[in-house]
Amino acid sequence: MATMHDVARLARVSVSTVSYVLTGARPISQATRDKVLAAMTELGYQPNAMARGLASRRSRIVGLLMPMDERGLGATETAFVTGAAAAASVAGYHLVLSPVGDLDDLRRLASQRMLDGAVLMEVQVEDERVGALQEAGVPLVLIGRTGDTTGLSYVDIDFDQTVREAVAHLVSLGHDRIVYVNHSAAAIAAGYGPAVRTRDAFVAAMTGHGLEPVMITAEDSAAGGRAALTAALAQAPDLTAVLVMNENAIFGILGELTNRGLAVPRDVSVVSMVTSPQVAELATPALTAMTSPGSALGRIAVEALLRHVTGTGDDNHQQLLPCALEVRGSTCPAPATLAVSVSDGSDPTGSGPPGT
Amino acid sequence: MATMHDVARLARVSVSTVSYVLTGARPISQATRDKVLAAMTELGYQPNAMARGLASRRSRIVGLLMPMDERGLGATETAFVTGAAAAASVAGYHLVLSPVGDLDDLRRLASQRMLDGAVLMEVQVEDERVGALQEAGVPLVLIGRTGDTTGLSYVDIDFDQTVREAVAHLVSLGHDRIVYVNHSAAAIAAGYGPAVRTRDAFVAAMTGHGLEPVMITAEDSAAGGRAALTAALAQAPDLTAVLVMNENAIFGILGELTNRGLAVPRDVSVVSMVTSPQVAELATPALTAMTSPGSALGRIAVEALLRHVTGTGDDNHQQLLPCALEVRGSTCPAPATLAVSVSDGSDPTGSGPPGT
DNA sequence: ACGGTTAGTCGAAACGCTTCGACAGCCGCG
DNA sequence: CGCGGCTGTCGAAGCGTTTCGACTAACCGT
Repeated sequence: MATMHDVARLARVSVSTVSYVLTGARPISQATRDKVLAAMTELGYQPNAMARGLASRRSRIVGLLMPMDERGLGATETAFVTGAAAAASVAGYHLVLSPVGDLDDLRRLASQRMLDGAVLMEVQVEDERVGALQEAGVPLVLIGRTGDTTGLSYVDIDFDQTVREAVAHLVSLGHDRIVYVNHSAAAIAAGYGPAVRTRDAFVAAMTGHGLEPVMITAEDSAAGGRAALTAALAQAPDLTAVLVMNENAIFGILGELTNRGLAVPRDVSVVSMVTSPQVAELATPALTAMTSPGSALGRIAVEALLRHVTGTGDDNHQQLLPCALEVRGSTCPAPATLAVSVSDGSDPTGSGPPGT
Repeated sequence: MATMHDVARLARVSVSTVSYVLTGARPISQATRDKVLAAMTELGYQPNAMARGLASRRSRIVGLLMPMDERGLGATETAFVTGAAAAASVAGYHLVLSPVGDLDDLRRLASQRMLDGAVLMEVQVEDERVGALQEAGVPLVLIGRTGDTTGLSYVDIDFDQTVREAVAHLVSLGHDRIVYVNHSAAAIAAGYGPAVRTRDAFVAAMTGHGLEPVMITAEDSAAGGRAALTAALAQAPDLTAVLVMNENAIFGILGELTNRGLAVPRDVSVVSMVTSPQVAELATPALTAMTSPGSALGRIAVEALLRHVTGTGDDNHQQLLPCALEVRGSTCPAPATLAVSVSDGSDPTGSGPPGT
């Protein structure tokens, strides 16, 4: 392993000059710079990260704390990660992912000055990790929000806007009995941000359209989805559309619809919220969904963090990103109500009163 | 931040003594050790990882290279990760996860001496990462196997044993027309280990039972699964059981079965291979599956790696772990063939022509 | 012609730890 | 009694960078 010393000797300059070429901390003449760079490539020089970190008190490593429960990472979360990693890489930083549960491990990394900063994913309303890292003096950016966000930097999905757009899409298709399937009641009670915020946004959006908001909670599982659909049909037998915010329950919902002989989208339209295209395409028909900003979230979070770490710019970045509506096969105009007689049997979608 | 110096001063010993207490590299009397430890806790001392790494030429960090394609991490892969992280933590090492695609990033980490070793997941038969890391002189353990494993350490699933057991389960239920749905033809052609090994194992197992092996390839998607089932029925219209090795295709297969009015498990039994319980439970009915050894794989890989890194033990660890059969709702005795008249109408599975 | 900048370079002092060689004291052995 | 070999401790020399102060030479406006 070649060291800076070797490079300096070969280029006939001092060690500090080599360092300045690398860091740009002081001006270096073009001639010298070229000599040094040539020497570096000739020796295949790679700076030693440890030495650099020791001297500069900067590890050039930022941590990404992931949830990693037994369920694994969905495509949506994965997009955060890849976005974040790309952003870090561009800035010459490393992104290390720390599976959570390892709060201790993380605290160790942090208090040993191994981490210049951290991005937290899947933040809870009361999140012990936030406090732990702040204590350790580690700059922090959240993906998601805690209850009290004062003094905290975060990037999050704009649930309000997302729900509003999803509802508007269904309403514009003529749906007026729309049921919202949220996360579990327990999650809402615990104050899980996405669940609470979408609930409120749904109520607001529906009443804004003069419609009655019906929300059902569902456990995060296929069984939960089936139960939720059953409950939904009990509560609103004439529903024509379902809005779902639960990637784990959605397949149960679709299955139960089929079981009951209800076709998607002919009889019931389905919109999945905060969903990655990959998941949306898994279903038959492919799901109309609010596509999460995925990698952009990760990227923005890391960029904000690095600005924070390097002292460049605001250390209080708070930003919301909307999801984009992507219409696929699971939504169509609302079926004609029973009162309307169907006159045109050749309607290709099998829906809507006359014409197309 | 307290340093070793501070600890040494407070304990009235030399810096090196403090270091020896920490590393155990030399004997220290109990009295001195106690003094030092007391001083450490009093100051809340935490060793500086960078300095330690620089001096000892050991970062105490091992990397776990994950696939992280757009599809995300399944529960199965997640188990590897958590197992690996736990094992590293126990040994006082940090595990950093590096999303792949970032081969460069990894190479940088490695050649900057930031990594003491690495575990590679989802190894391909020809894997450029193996060469890159070996060049950088980074100790390596694979999860999976390359084509030529000489001189390489790895841990992998025992596909042979797994397939044999799955087939045996179906045969014991009376199935004799069993179709195996593998990964895509492209994956097999590329020599993707699990696909190739299971194919060979399937052929061996079936012929061992005196049955004809029928294998179908499927793209890794729901659509691929549907297509595969169609192909399977074309090739073996009388099939009574399907063995699937493709977590992405299995939902398509199940959907297509339902489409065709074939009930699981009454008409067709389904066994999913190398599947985590979480995924198996997603389906209706829950899938009988060969449960992957999950976290054990990760743990064993890291333990082998650390032995390698610290010079303790064999630097050539090669081990195979079997999957465990877990019977759930997707398998049952084979339906009676048409030629055989059913004499007992009380068949509890509800299968067979008369009754029910 | 002169102080004041600025660009470009150097040497040396950190950074916080590990590890090597040295040494003092003590043991048991012949 | 003298010697080799332990045990326990110390001081100092690194580990490979960054960064600070200092210095030279050129260049500016006056």
